[in-house]
Amino acid sequence: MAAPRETKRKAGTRKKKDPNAPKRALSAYMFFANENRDIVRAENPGISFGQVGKMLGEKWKQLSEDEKAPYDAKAGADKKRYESEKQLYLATKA
DNA sequence: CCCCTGATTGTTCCT
DNA sequence: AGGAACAATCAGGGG
Repeated sequence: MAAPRETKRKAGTRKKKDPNAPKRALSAYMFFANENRDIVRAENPGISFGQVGKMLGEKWKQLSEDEKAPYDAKAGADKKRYESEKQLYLATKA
């Protein structure tokens, strides 16, 4: 129960932003969504974000580890991207 | 020593 | 321009 998944987590305690704030890396879902947005919507022409957004999440988890592997793999690659800025951010800020 | 929480990322859709 | 569901992700600070 560490993180209540209410969607849009933004309780109250706001952390202090950093000077260079290395924003963070994308998530496997981001890469997956990149490929699904055109696919899902292509199969459901005319459906609004409410339908696509929700359905995307269900499909995302329904995927197999190997299916999401490429997305997760990209997540790891993007993480490295963020890692470099993070390291620089720490180097410059320190 | 150990834990948590917040912040962030990107998509789509609409007003 | 931003918000909201959908999911993952990480880092740092505090007791």
